[in-house]
Amino acid sequence: MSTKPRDPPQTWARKRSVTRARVLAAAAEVIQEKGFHRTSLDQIAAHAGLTKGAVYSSFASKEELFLAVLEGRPHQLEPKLKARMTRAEYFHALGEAAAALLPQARAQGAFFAEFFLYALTHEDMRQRMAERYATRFQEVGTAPTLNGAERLALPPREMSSLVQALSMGLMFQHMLTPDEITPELVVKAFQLLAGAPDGE
Amino acid sequence: MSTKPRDPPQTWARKRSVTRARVLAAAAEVIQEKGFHRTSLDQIAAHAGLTKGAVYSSFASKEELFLAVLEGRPHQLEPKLKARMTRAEYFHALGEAAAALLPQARAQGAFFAEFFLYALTHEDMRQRMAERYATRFQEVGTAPTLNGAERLALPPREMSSLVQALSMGLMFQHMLTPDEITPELVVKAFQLLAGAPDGE
DNA sequence: AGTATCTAATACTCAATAGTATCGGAATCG
DNA sequence: CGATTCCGATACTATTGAGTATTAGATACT
Repeated sequence: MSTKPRDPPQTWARKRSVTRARVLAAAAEVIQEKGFHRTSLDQIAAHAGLTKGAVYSSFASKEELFLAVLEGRPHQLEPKLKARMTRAEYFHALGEAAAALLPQARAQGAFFAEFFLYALTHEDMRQRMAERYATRFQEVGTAPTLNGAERLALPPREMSSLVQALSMGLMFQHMLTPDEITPELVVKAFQLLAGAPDGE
Repeated sequence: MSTKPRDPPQTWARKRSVTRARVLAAAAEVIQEKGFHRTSLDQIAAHAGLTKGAVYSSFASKEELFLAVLEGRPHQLEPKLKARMTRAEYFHALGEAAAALLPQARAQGAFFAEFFLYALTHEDMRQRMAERYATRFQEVGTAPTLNGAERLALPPREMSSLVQALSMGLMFQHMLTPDEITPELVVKAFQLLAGAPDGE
């Protein structure tokens, strides 16, 4: 009976991943409220019902934890696509996707803000995020299901930059003045980007 | 030669304001590069060629200094207005004003990010900034010199929110991916907002 | 069962830094 | 000129918080 030397210890791995997940979730929550700098590892650990020891057994440093949290954030702005959408329909979907993010604006905004400050002094991180968005550039820009006949007002790459910038800007603005930025306005904004105010 | 009892001590006042200005300027510079949290008062003082004592003789706390720096920032996005502009001209001017801000994106972005994080836990500050932007809402929205006959695609208030959001978003996006956000693209973006791509 | 191994709690160290107390020196006024 | 007042430098305290060393307890392997 050969002792399988490569039999992965399943329970440990699970335990490990569970606490890792707990720490990550706790970190995400606390950071959303207070920001990364203002949050101590003790606070994060306590919020997870654990201690700093647990944090350091899962993450090498506070910075690592921060990056892991950032990485774990879902890609936002995922419009509901259908086959053969018209341009107007496509941008309407984009607008609705962006509007759906408004409730999370506070949380998202906190992370964006932290990230920007971090990227300010970490060129490698800036690039990583830039690449991450670049993926979406294509997706949004080429509008995969978009009826080939219709053309955008701008080249796909440029248009997707604008989409990105607009949704980010709307989120921040919503954070600042929640009442001014309504879901309807967001949808209208994207309609304007589409270049065809056909619905009035 | 009556000794004026209310003769204000000019030299002290000047001296005071000079060092205050030096500290403010130094703080602004350093914060732009590293962010507020990451900057110590010693660093700021040293950058101003002074010591912490000077800082505390001018500002009650680090927070006070931060707020003073924020308050001292110039209002951005000031389009060059002429009498009787067409809508297209007006939005073109807006676009150029926004494009002109791109070189400062890094600095501006740092302050925005810091501010948002601060506003996250300081409701009063959020309101103050919101009001500050509200002023611009009117200005931009009503487009004072805009030919009365032309109408915007959206009500002034909504439109100015979008203008605000878009310029902010473009700034952040430029910070992230400088090459994607060219001045020309910024101008085009505002043309789209205007709703009339007449020049194409 | 008994031993080896890994996780996470406890209890520290150590550096950074906001804020304070004190003092020296310059400008002001009588 | 002497006394006074205010600014700003120096030297200090106190606190916070990241990271480490150690250990107890749980889990797996034979």
